[in-house]
Amino acid sequence: MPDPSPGARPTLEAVAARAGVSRATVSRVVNGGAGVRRPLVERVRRAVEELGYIPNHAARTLVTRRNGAVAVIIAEPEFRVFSDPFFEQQVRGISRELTAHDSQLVLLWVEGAGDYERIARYLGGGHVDGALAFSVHDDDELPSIVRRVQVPTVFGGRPGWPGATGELAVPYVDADNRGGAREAVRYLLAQGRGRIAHIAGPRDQTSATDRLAGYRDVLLDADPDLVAQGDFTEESGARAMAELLERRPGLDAVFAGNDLMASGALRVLRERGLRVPEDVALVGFDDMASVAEATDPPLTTVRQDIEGMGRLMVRLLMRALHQDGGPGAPDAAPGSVITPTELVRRASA
Amino acid sequence: MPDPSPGARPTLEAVAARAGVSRATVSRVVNGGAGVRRPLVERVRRAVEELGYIPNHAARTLVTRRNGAVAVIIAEPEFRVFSDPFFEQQVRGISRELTAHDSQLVLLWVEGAGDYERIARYLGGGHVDGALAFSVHDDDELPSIVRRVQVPTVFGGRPGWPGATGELAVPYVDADNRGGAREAVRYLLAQGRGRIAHIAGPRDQTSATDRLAGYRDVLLDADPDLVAQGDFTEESGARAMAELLERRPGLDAVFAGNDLMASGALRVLRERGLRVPEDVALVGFDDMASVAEATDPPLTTVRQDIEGMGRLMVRLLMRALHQDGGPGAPDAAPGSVITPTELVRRASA
DNA sequence: TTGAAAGCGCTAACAC
DNA sequence: GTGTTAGCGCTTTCAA
Repeated sequence: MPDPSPGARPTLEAVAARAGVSRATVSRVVNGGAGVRRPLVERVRRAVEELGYIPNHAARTLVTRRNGAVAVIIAEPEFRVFSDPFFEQQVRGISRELTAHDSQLVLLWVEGAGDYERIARYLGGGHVDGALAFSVHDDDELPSIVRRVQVPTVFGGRPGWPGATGELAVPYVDADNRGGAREAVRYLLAQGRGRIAHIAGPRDQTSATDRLAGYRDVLLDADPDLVAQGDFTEESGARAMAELLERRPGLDAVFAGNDLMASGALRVLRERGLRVPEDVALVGFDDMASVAEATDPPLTTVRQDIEGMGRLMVRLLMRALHQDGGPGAPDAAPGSVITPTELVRRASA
Repeated sequence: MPDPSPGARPTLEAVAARAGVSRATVSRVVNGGAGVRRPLVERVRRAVEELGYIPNHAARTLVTRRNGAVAVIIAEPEFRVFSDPFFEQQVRGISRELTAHDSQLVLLWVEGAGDYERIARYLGGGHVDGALAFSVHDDDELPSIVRRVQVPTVFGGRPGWPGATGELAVPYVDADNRGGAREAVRYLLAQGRGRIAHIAGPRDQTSATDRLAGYRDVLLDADPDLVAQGDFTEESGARAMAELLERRPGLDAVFAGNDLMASGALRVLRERGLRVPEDVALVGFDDMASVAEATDPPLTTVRQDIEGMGRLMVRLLMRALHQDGGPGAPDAAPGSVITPTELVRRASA
């Protein structure tokens, strides 16, 4: 039998013909070779090799209903996407873990409100086995979309939208923001600091509000004037610090909502001639190497394992996918997980 | 007829039943509705709506052999990926243009040498209609992979591997690095500068070697000691500048291979008390806003339309895909394109 | 203009 | 163990 029209890719059929076996046998070999006798396996392998056979993805997906691909959804206005080191680390973790599970990362980039329809079609069309999304702002429409198209999804960060703990509950991975904040404040207390201020992040991001809550957990009757509002940028940290100093010149410690704001605060502190940590102790959050280790003095901060959180998101999703159709509750949501934080002592407090 | 097991997604069949038409008609409507009478179209549309029907991607791909997805391949060691603003802009352009063509961006992240096998399988498996890759170093194995699995691919940046103009030629999109460099040097000449130095980028990246070539085109008998080697980082620009000053203290202009190196050079120039542009005129390349506009003085530089290059890569690929199977030569490679550059005058020269 | 029917390439029962 | 066969959900001739 002559080769089928050259240029056309060989199919299972062609391999079977060449190896002198049935399609089923080739399929078995291609999928691991369990239950096929050695010599046959080798014969088939050789045919695959010679023909340069590569399984057709669409055909396989059509019957298995699995894709070997997972979407990572990025909402552009929220993220400085590429430039945000936090995000880069998380995606790196996701990418690595996905590779370990033999799955492909499909990046979906949402650029505007109109893109959500496209995303919904894509997710619903069965291109991917599941999705990974990030919960940034409270009014995101992603949760309702993934619910509508019924694609298993794990969120990064604790969702803050209304009903996130009830009807619209979704599995997520988040750091122990509240616990980490408590540890930071307690540490400052233990250093003998009595007037501890806080620079809070955006009010509509749970990572920020949880840290504020942790601060308040420890300082039950904290002076409201010791809390200033920032937005996670360096600039906002500087502004907040100036405000704080104006309102409470006697403060002796600052717990900033993240390292970037801590770095801005540090700048202002030094401009005013205040020594860190002698006059004012300073603690950040994140332990972003490019920031926390670069300041002078380097920051004492609360570390979270960002890459690990990315990997965890994937594991959670995979668990949900694999149990699917299994004996347990078929649509049991994968539980959320909170990863521990760790106080890293450097020179600023 | 009762709904089929709830939870199962509706198929074309279900929509057809509901609308009281054949599958073929539903298919036509879903794909634009050409050749179907109005009332029927509406009836089908309604059924689609009511059932929440979303076409199954795998089934469709199996017959059409088209995917609506394009891979963007990123080789990790080469790129500082996420942190590189150049890259971010290019991917943004790609993403936008892909959306306009109703195609999905699938990001393939190559982390190590072992990943190439996985990439080859993915590309060959028909997950995507084509690929976009970046030509960074001369010894990349990507070109041979895309050739082996026969997936239409457009490169970003002129490939420099051996045979890139012959056997292994691939379509690419690149800026007119050589022409831009010539313009920069001529401009410096026109300003009355007589001893113009160059800080070159990595020897194994064509963007760097092309710029060096442009410099030499204009300064045919340039003093070899007026060329210093850098690697596109700011730090290397500073080092190269120091070297240059050591060797040729009398230089009166510098054309740096990119803005980052120009910025490093500027720092050294100022440390040595040299005024820019009075004592030494300085020109960069790229017009990276975050760099060129932030220096003091702001950089005169050669601008390239990075986002536009990304969009162009997509258009080239789409052209190749659409002509495929058409009347013309079936596997005519899409031609490469060189995009123009433009000298942007600021204060440094 | 609409419908019937034949696959696309593969996996998974089910026979042998 | 290995082969036979019936689809997976869709598009696309080809008839009507």
